[in-house]
Amino acid sequence: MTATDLERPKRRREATVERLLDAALQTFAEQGFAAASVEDICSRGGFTRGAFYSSFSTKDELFAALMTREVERDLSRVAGLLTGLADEADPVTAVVDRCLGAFRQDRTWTLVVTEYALHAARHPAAAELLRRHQAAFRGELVGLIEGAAAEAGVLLTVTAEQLARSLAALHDGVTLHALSQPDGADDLERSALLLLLRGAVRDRATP
Amino acid sequence: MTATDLERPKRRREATVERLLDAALQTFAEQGFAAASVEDICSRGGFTRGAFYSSFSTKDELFAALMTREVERDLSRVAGLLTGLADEADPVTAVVDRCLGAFRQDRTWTLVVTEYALHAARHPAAAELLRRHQAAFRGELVGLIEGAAAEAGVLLTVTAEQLARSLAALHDGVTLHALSQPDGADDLERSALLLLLRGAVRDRATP
DNA sequence: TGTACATCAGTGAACGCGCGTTCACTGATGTAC
DNA sequence: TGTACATCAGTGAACGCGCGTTCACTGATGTAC
Repeated sequence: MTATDLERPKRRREATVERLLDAALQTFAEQGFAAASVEDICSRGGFTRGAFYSSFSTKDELFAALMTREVERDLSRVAGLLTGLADEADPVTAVVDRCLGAFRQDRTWTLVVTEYALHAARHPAAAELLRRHQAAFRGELVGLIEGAAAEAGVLLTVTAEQLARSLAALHDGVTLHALSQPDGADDLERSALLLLLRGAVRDRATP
Repeated sequence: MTATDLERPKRRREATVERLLDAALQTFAEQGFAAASVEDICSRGGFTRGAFYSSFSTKDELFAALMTREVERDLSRVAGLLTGLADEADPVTAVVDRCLGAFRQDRTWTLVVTEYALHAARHPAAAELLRRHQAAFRGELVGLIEGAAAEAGVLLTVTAEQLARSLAALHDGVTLHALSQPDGADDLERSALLLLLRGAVRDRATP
């Protein structure tokens, strides 16, 4: 009995879970976690409620599974940003533009991740997952900042850690504002991030 | 019949509304808008549900009324920040410190206002109220920035409007992060705001 | 290949609970004379 | 000041709906021989 044999029976179930998670993402974005009913999610995915409960034991568990999946996707995207920075003439601007490209304003995702942040404020287990995500994300960002700073021969006025936290907070704040003021949100984010970076860089240097 | 006579019969009702709004603020913070039941809110305020429905016609209306009240309090606080800046040696830092003092990390408020931002993304009428709030708030901030810049003889690298938007977004992002990482959030916000301002100020000048 | 059996993903009816909202009412406060 | 009436804030029982969750079942897929 090979590994593929072992997995085959699971395949269909996994596909079902994926479809349910896709449906949940959209439904939570449209209605919010508490207001979205299990029935809404299932019918969007083309299932009945029974299918849901044969893969998840509660609605809360579904939310956690959704976040876990999306967070992993997120992290693999950041990791990709680190590659090939050496070739860039202006690494600071290049990084900002890459980040904006990778984390383009995504209304659906903003709605869901923000709701999860609120959810986490009330559910310790969710908070734990969120903190892990943020820490991993920040870790990538710190590496990225230190790499870029060293490469560009630039000195920072704060630690890379502080800068990473500030950048992450700024990003989240801008995307939150973009929910009610979508016009020019990308431009705003770009200029705001550059402002922050300009403030964090000590001009002279260039060794 | 004097104006006070006209108002007197309303007095008690107004007090009830205030108590219900206070209770709603706490309850929404603890449980979220959708999860908080009308019964939870009323019993926290010391009323039965009937009292609620003789002052509000739906739970949604209560949320709007709560935001309207809090937003007005908020705005009057910003207005206070504008006074007496002339005496300050370092107006930029002074403004940051005043803002941090006035809008200290307030978990309850962060939870509720963030939830309202999500709510507004799904309810046009709520979005309208939120936009009005943000516009008024930003207006005050722009005035504050322009005043401080002129006074300090400092030139900005972006418009005061852009800077105000960035500062507001940064503030919201930091308070949101503070929900899951409360340690040192005030320090983080202070240093992040200063970074942003440092990036926005052209050094030379002093006319 | 064919048959008998086992597994398991997904169905859909049922349950019971708690919610938002309504409404007929009560008791306190205010008004008229 | 006293009495009769009107107003109105708040009560609490009732209603009906939709929700999360359960469970006995079905039909398709996989396994053994």
